[in-house]
Amino acid sequence: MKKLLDILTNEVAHAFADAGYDEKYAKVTVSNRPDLCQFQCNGAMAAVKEYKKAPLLIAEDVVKKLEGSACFKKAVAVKPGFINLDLDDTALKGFMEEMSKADRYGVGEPEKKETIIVDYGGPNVAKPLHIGHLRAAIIGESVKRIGKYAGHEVLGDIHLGDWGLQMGLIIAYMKEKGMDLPTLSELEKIYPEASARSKEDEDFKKKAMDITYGLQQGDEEYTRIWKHIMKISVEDLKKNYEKLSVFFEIWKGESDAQPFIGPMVEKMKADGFAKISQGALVVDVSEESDTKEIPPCMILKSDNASLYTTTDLATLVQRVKDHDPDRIIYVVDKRQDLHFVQVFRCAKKTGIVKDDTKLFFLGFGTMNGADGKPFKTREGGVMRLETLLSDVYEKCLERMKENGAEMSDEERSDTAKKIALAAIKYGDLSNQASKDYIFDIDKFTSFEGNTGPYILYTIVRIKSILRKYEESGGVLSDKSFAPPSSDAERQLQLSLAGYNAMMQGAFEETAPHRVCAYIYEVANAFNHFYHETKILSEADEKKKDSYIALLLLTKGILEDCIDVLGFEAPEKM
RNA sequence: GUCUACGUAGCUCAGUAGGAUAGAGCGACCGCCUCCUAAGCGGUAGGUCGGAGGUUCGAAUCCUCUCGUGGACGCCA
Repeated sequence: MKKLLDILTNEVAHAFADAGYDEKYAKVTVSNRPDLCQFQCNGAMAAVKEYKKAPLLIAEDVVKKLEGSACFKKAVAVKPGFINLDLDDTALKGFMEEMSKADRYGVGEPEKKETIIVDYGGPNVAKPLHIGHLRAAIIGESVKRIGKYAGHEVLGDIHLGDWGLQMGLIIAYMKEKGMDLPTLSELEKIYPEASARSKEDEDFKKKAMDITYGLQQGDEEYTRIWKHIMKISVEDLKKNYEKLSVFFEIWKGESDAQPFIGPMVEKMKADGFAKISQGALVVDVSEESDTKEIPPCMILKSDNASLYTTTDLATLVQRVKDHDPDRIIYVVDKRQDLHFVQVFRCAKKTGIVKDDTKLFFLGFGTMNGADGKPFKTREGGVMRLETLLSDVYEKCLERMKENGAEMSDEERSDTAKKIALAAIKYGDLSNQASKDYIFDIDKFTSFEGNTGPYILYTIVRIKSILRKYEESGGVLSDKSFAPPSSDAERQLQLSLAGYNAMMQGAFEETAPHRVCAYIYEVANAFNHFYHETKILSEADEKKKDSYIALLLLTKGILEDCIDVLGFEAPEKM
């Protein structure tokens, strides 16, 4: 289905051509002065240079050619050279009807279907999820769902941190304490203690590094312990991610990439890319145009052990072999920017990925507390994800008991979970991913204004009306639209009409926050309409049918949007 | 030190092919529940878009300089 702005631009382009001007100036955008018009075209002003003519005259020429257009109710040329446009109400009605019937409300299939891997998560086994993992999970899941909704084959990969020095540290610590196979809660205590030990005790660190190397060489004893740790950790991770409505298609980790390291390194050497520098094996990835020196990409340390970079490259080898992706999106803390610049360059240079494979780094900002400093609990520690979830959940329950709808305890508990998740996810996703953001529990649980619960509340209102309509004998199918009969209704329809363009933009820009901004606009438009319009008591049946059709479309779009953001709406709240 | 990102209302943030009067939410103040959920709706107040130059008919947006803040900078991940 075409985008409304494209249809309008096309119409105006004909007018430009008819008036003797180049069509490239015909771009129509949503008006930034809604008090004056719905849409605008600024091309007449841009065309001044080429035609050496006053912009207003050009605009007037174009407007003359638009007379009698079925698209526009109004087309006027004003002051410097703006062309102000209002859409014809019948055309708007037609667009609503087409949207209602279209696949995914007009988003449809992409020109070229891509295979995309989204790498997010990256939790370490043996460490509980904490709020540092929250952003990757929330943003990554949404990016993945947006891609799927846009019609692509998208796979989420958790890319477990299940290899490397951290495993050596844990096993070294266990050996020292004479432990064998630990339980989950024991495991959670081991890592922080082992990590602290390695900072003050050189011998311990050395031992951990030896064990790491041993594990990489396939030592039986270490492998046995490692497998056990993997098993209990992965079970726990699955459980916790599920609570966040985060699901991975691929549960591979750094360890799975290990078999690819040897051949990869040999090929790099054979092809002449990898060279010894200061005792380590590196690939030079600097480019002429660099404004600063990019350090070489280190493949093997001087002790021959592999490292982070090696594993990431080998993972690419594996992904190309398994899925042949067109695009890989990394959702990772933005502080790792330089690392990924090196990895991407190295992968292209050495031919691990094709030149046209898109490697995209979506670096997200740090999550700070209300004081603007890195988020800490009151005690100064790192907050566990479970703690955060249950805190927000409790607040939601409280709120619902105060002034929520009547429901059973079980339903209330379920509903509070949905609201809590919406509050947390919307609070995160409505900010641009790349920026640091303030994680303020009080703000997230206040539920007023531009929040997840506001969006849910809007959907719940619509559901409630539709439920009442059906209860009184109404039938939801076969409702047809009428042209809008009020400004509020028109405004809502216009907001809905921007849906497919918005979703496509959110995919292309890898920008979930665009979806948030959009549903906030739609929810506002709906609530305004709701307050001005008696829906169920409307006497004119045609009008009432059209209202129901509009409600269904609004609900469908809002629900698809929050699904893409990774949460869902309850029946009541 | 080098590179990089950011600086918009008291607070948290939107705002890219450069466009008309810079927008929301929170907080403050004023209204609206005999009516489909008031987690809502309407309204008022609050800004030299960090600062200075420049390009342009026109700049929060592009360029240069400057101040401030965060981050990264080869054997951690």
